[in-house]
Formats: sequence, C-alpha cells, structure tokens
Amino acid sequence: MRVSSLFGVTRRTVPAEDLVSHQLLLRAGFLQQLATGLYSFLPLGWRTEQKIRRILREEMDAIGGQEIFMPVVQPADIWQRSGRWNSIDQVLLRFQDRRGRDMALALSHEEVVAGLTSANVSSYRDLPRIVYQIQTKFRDEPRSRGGLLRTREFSMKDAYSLDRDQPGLDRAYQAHFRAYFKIAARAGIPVAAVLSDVGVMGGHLAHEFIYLNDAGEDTLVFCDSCGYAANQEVAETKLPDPETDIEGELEEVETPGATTVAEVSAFLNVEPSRVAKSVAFMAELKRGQPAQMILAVVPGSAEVNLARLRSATGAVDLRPATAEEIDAAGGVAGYMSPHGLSAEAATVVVDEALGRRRNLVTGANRTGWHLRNFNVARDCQGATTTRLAAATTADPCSVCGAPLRIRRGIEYGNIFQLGTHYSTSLGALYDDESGEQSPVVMGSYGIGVGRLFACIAEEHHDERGLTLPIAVAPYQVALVSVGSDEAVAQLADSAYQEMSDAGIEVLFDDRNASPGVKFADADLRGMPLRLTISPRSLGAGGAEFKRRLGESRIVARESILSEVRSELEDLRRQEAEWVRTTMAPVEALIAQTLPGGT
RNA sequence: CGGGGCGUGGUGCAGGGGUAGCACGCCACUUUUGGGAAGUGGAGGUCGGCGGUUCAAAUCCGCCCGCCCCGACCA
Repeated sequence: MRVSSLFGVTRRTVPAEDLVSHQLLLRAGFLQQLATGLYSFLPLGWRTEQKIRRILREEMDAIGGQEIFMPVVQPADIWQRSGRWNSIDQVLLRFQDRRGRDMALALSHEEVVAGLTSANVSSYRDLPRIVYQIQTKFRDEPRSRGGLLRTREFSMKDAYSLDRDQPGLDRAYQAHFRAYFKIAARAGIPVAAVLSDVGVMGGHLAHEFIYLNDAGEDTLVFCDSCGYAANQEVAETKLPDPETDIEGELEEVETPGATTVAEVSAFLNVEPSRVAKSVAFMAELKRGQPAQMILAVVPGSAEVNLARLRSATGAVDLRPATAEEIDAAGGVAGYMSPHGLSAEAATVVVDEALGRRRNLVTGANRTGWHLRNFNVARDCQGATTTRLAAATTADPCSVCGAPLRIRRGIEYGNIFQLGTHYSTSLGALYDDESGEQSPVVMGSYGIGVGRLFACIAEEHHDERGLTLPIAVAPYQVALVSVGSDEAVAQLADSAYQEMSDAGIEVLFDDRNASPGVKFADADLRGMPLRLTISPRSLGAGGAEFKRRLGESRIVARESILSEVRSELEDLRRQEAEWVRTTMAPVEALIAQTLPGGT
C-alpha cells in the first residue's frame, strides 16, 4: 500500500482521551469514534484486527474448535427459555420487529449454541465438540470507557464446549486455558489467569485472563508464595483465629468529631481492623420491589466486597444509601452501626472476621459517640455473618498464609464451566450407551478482540507511537523515500515492487512530504521494520534498515529483499522465543490449579 | 443513574452582548527534502439543538442532546 492512496490520516494533535494507548490508536489513524462506545476501524486498525483474529482462529482450530457463525439479532423466546430475558437488566438491548415480536441484540450466544446442539447432537457419539465464532456482541453498558477497553458494540471470539460429563468439560476447560495463554503470548502481551466470579447463571468454575496494567478496571489478588490468584470479587483470605477474651460490658464512649475509621481508631487507640465499620446500602431484593436498607459491617481496615454482599443478600440492585435514608432508618451518619436499629429498619450483614473477634469498637448511632466492647454474637443478634470484606494487602493468603499482593488489570478473556443450565432449559440432550438421556455439559469461553487490541497497544508503545509486534502490525515494513531525487524514486519503487511481489507487507510512504513528517508517521504507526531510501543512503550504498526499536544500518541495494526477509525472520524468531518462554510455566499452572489432571 | 469537566472550520484551541479568530491540516504555485520546511495566494464555521431575554446572542437565561473523566454498573 502506498501512503498516498491510504484511507485514514495521522494527527499531530493529541485527542482529549485519557489512555495514552488509545490516543495513539486515534492519532495513528487506526480507529475513529462514532459515538460513546462505538468505533470504526480504519484500514490500518482493521488489518491489525484481522491479524489478531487469525491468531484466535489458529489457536481455536488447534484445540479442535470448529468455526461457525450465529445471528446477532435474536428472538426473545430463547432468552426467555434460558431465563436471561428476565435476569439481565438493561445491558441486553431489546426491541421489536415490524410484527411486534420481542427481539434482542445478543450479548453472548449460549442460547443459540444450545439450540444448535439440540438439533445436531443426539448421541454420545456426537460428543465432545467445540464450536466458536468471531462475532459482534452488543452490550448496552451504563458507561463505556478507555477507547476499546469497554465498548458497547464489540467483536468477541466466543467458544462453546459440548461434553457428555464433567471430566470431558474439565478437558475442554484445560484446553481453552492453555490456548488463552498462547493467544496472549502470540499477541505479545503478558498475562495472568485468576479465579473469577461464576456469575448469576451458575456454573462452578471460572477464570479470567488478565493483562496487568494500572489502567485496568479489575482488581486482582495474588499470592507470590503459593501462586493463588483471584479477582478481588471472589478472593478468599485467611480468617483470624477466634478470640477467647472475656466479653466486656458494652459501653458508650464520647468521640467528638471522629467520624472516620482513621479518626476513631486514633482517638481510641485501637487497630482499624478492630473497628466495626458499617456501610449502608439500599437494595432491591426482587426486581421492582421497593428498596430496603442493608447494613454491611466490615473491619475498618477493609472495604465492602459488593459482589459478596450481593450474593449474601440476593440483591438485584444495590446502591449506597443517602443521608436521608440513613436518617429515616434511625442511623446516624458517621456514627453508624447496627446498634439500636430495628430489624425492620435494616438487614444487617456482618463480616465473618468481625464475628471471630471480641470487644470491638463501633458506632453508637448517636452523634459524637462510639461503643466499646461490641461483640457481634451478643450485640448484633439477627445479623447474618458471612465473608463480606474485600481482600486487602493486610490479609493473609487463604491457602498458605503469606501476604497478598493487589494489582489492577484488564480482563481480555474469561472461561466458564457452565454445566447443564442452558442444555437443560433449551433441550440439548444426548443418549448415552444405555440409551439414557442426559443434558450436554457446556463450557463457554470468550475473548474480547477489541480489548485484546487495546491491551496490545497499551503494552507496545513509546513516546513516539506504537511499537507493534510483527504478529499484529498492520504492515511488516514501512518504506520511506526521502527527497525528489530520481534515483531515489526509482530504487524505492523497485524495492516496493520487489517486496510486494515476494508477499511482504509494505506500507510505502511515497508522498512528497518532508523526511521528518514521514519518519514521525512511520514511528506513530508502529511498523516493526523501517526502510529508508534517500540520497544519503544511496551514497552509502543502498537502503537504511531500522527496526522500530533498534539501531539503523545500511544494506546494499542488491540485497534489500534478502535482508528484509532475514530481518523479518529474525523478528518472528524473537517473538516465537518469547511465546515459548511465556508458555513454559503454563503446564505446571494447569496441573496445579485446574481439576481433571493432565 | 449521581458528581465533575467540555461542546466554536477537518484536528486542537482562544474569544464571551455589536465585523467569528489562532495554530495545525487542506487546495494552487514556487523554492525545499534525514526528524513534524518556507514564501505567496486561496477554500472552509447557521459557534451542539430548541426556546427565551435584547434594537442586537457564539456570548445572558431555561430546557434538551452529545462527548470525556470519577463513582455506581460490568454474563
């Protein structure tokens, strides 16, 4: 491709976006925004997207996946049969067709796969199978952000495994686990797998694949000692040993002006973890019912884990209570506690760690006062006690007791052991050897293609632009001609022809522009190898070779093609070596963390 | 949905009751060509929308819409 014919311009000015990698994708002419969470891919961006898709296809094919293609627009009845029509809120975009029939834009494809399975699988001989597609998903997110990190319309590689039993599902799950590491490695991003929430649709095992990056939306918990890794939403921590101190008498103590845990613990000289912090939420326990107050009580050193609170209470909608609502329930903001609240006013849920401790400090529900010697079992009867606090670095690992580490990350993929929910509700049954019918055991495995794209850009850029791996760069070579010298133009043209004929992907900057502009654009677009042909390079004997991340050297004009080939080969070898290194520990990780043996 | 910020040529911004401006980009010609060249000439905007105040609104007021960030949410 000649730059003089390329659709899509580069921009010198920096867009008003927060994420640097996204600024670069916009500036380099890879992407253009249509509206919040909706992006067009321009030719360069689309070429990279296609290369990512090729990696996805190769790795899915390698584990026996068969590519299919399912509709985005789907009738409501399959969603009603699976139960998701009612259990999913506005994220599922619904509309009616001209006949007034309820329809939805698919946010994933379990229902359709179950239906396909029902029609195409009838015997254990038809199992196992893996099908996958790369398809548009639409999720009407309350808030898109970070460019391609969270969009409303996006491409997903979604795969579905079909097995007769749990051991079969375990095998498929392992295969995807391995493939997801390989995909990230080939795309050039380091990745970690963490345990994740199985979601409201059941299933019993799920992992997220995380690119560690502070721009990420997810909070992850790691134990460096034993390798435990989990999303903070589900991270287990070791509970303190039950204390056996004598329960002191509950007493009010004056704490003027001390409304935060830090102030109270300093004023009364107690550890923040011994302050029972009460956080008031308003929850809809059933859709459409009036919200009622839930008081979550956690150690002052921790935050409430909303996922846990939601599952502990069954709340479908959860939001912080307003000052008026706290007031109406008889609480006093800043001095809030379960003490003195009626059972009707609020449902109280207490973190289990607090239940094991004795003689805590908590609010007195009276301005300027707190309570000493608060004991959950004695002073908070009727409360539910469960794990409620989000893991912190102060908590010991639940497995080995070592300190935990907390990092931010971007989830580019997740895998779920679904079980038989969808196959049962949509009639995907098979006959076993004895003719007995059972539901097909399903797994579901997703990778956000655009999100993977964003991770790649986030990992591979510098102050001048993108620095893309050869595996995903839109072109392999940026060819730059300098000046209007006839000999330069001739050699550049013939080199372009020769490389193109040899199947090498070249972006030839043939514009009548100054060298600075061409070099800056080449750097911005991030091609791994740059070839410059100029009066100076001709004087030195040929063309200048420069890797995007490397030094330049002169190559004789006769050997341009062979040198390009060997440079590209070397770059591929480096990336392959990186993939090998990255994959080396994965088998041990699978053996250690996944069910089903190897 | 709550909080904050912002909507003015293609891009990035300034202006803030009376002639709509700057930089980059774009077009033409000339001179240039190793890190975002120079000169000359030119094109391009109903100032997000609707309504109001006013002799007069990009500017003041009201409502709405859109975009970004934080939070909520995130199968």
